Amino acid sequence: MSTMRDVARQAQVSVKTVSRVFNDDPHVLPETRQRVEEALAQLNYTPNTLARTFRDGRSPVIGVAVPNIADPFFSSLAKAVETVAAGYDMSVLVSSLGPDPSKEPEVVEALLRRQLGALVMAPTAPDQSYLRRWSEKVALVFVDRPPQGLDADCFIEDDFGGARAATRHLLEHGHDGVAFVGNSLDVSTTVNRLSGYRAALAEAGIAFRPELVVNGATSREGAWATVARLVGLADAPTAVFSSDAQTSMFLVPALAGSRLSIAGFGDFPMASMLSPALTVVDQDPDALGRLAAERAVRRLDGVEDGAPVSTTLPVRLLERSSCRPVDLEGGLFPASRPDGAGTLLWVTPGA
Amino acid sequence: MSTMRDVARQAQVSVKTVSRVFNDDPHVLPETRQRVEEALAQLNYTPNTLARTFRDGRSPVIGVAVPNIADPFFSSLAKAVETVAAGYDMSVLVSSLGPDPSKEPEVVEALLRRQLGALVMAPTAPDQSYLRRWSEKVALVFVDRPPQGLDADCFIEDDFGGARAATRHLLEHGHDGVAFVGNSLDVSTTVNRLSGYRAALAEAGIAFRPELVVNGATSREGAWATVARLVGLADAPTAVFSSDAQTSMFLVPALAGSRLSIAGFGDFPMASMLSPALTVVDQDPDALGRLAAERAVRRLDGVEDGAPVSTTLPVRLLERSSCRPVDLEGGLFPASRPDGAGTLLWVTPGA
DNA sequence: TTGTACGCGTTATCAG
DNA sequence: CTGATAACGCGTACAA
Repeated sequence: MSTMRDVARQAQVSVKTVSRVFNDDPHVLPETRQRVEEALAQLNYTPNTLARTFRDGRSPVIGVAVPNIADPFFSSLAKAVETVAAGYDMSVLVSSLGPDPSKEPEVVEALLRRQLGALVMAPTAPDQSYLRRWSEKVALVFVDRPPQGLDADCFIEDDFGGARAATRHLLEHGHDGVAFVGNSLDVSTTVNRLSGYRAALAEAGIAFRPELVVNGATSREGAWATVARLVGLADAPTAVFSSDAQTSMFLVPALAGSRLSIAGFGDFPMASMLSPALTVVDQDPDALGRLAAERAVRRLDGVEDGAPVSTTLPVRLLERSSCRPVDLEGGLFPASRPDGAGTLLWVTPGA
Repeated sequence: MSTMRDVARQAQVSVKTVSRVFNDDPHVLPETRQRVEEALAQLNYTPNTLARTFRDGRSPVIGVAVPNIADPFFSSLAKAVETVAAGYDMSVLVSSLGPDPSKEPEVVEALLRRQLGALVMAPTAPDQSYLRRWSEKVALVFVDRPPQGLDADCFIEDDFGGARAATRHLLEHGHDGVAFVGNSLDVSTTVNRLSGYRAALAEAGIAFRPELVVNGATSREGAWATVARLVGLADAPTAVFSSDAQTSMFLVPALAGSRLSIAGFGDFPMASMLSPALTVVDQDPDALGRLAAERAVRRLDGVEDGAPVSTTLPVRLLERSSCRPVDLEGGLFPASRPDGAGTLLWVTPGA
């Protein structure tokens, strides 16, 4: 592949002139321009993005670091980032952080060493202070979970409110034993959702029972074990609040056949087509990704340069049909909407 | 952030020596090494990957270009590529090609200009000859769909066999009117699956009816319209073969309430939890991504340098419960396996 | 209008 | 064992 030097030689001009022609600099004589353009075409010149990038020290790339790119939530988020990036001629470098929080720093720093322009990340580790030394050079924007030990832009969702609304919804159906099933209390979103769950219980005057909080339904087996444990309890719960979409997906099969009602945080593909259709707190990964990417680009361009801002996005409670009255005998679940969308029951106030 | 020059100054040595120490070159006196290492630590030296990359003209990056990164099939594939890449200290640049095939070249070339080491792509355009000029510099590996107008490594799946097996499965349940619903006949996978469908019909001695082939159920509305059209037909079909997972996902809601049986090409999350649980031709996006990435790396390293090879991966027909006998009156569908996996009915021979 | 010189950070070459 | 120098491709600053 030819470089500007090759073109320059062919056109009998200096490299700089080639550069000018290629970048539409007006200060070139039409006839010189013509000669250069011919050479450009003949040699099939293709710019080496790497060289430009190296020169100005920063790569037109937005990094996306998420727990798992195969998770529908994060792949939607990544796609949104990608769409925004494309609008600025930027590319997206993705990295899955994996299940082990201790791996986060090395994975992220490997990304950062590539001189990214910006990094959009959903952290898995309990501390991000190791990113301080990078924060001058890169636009850091957090999504889904706020950073710890670091002050940076951040877009999260109303975990507390959504969990409270969903739990309240279950309680309103007469369930007074509602279990909380989540992934890990090391994740701040789970902690906040647990708080929302507890708030709803407190508001309904129902005592919090620690034995109804279970973490680790992060696999098919884990989900079966969890359900078995819950239904085996002396005073077994009649409903479950699932704290995240992954957990819901594992829980659904395990719950089949049981008479437990369920509401979950996080929608996922086909949730509306299950039997029963899952009532969920709907997040908006697309908005999350879009907003984060836009903020990142604005920081990059220097359009925005104030103190970091933390923004909480609203969530919505979508009623479908997985929450049945506790005293219902037959199969008379409320019908799901035919379009699969669910009925809007509640939205984070102020949205 | 400090560079090698800073470290060199601090340690009173030349940059080259710093480079040697940093890269574990044995030809350094222990005492010099010590000095340099201290300086390295003190100044918190972090290599600029971009510079190295620029220097050797090729970036330790694998590009992944797929129709849509938010599609579960492709996000799994991307994750597999990422996992392999990580093992070689490489990163992954993802790009969604989008629904418009004519955009493919510009998107892909923007990626290529970044001097990628390799590109794993699932093409959307009908012709890839524009990639010829890149094929010397980059390891090009195609997945899911073979390249046209270009000879390159390629990993696809047994579209013909899978579609034939699924269609035959429907026919064996007594359905003689089986519709084919797909996305677009511009996509080679769809073409091959249509061939498989027709082969199954032919083998069963059933006439092919063009009006039973519908393309464009690529949205909720499209799916409803498609189903409406099919059931409104004079000699309406009693079963549907869905040619891809996206189509299946849209089709499922539209089919609810109808009495049509369905089998689909491509598994997807929760397909086993639907009612009825979907019988599908199971692909393996993970294997596809892993194999493609590994081939790419081997080409890069020059470990492998023969002519391009096209490999077809086997697929499996997983019976769940969405194919009912045509003459069945009640709701007596065969039960789905409790673990949601489905019963293995058929595998591409020679796997 | 055009060209020359220089630098970005790193590594290879080759001399000392 | 160590260091000076060149080179990668491009763009900026400054001259001519």
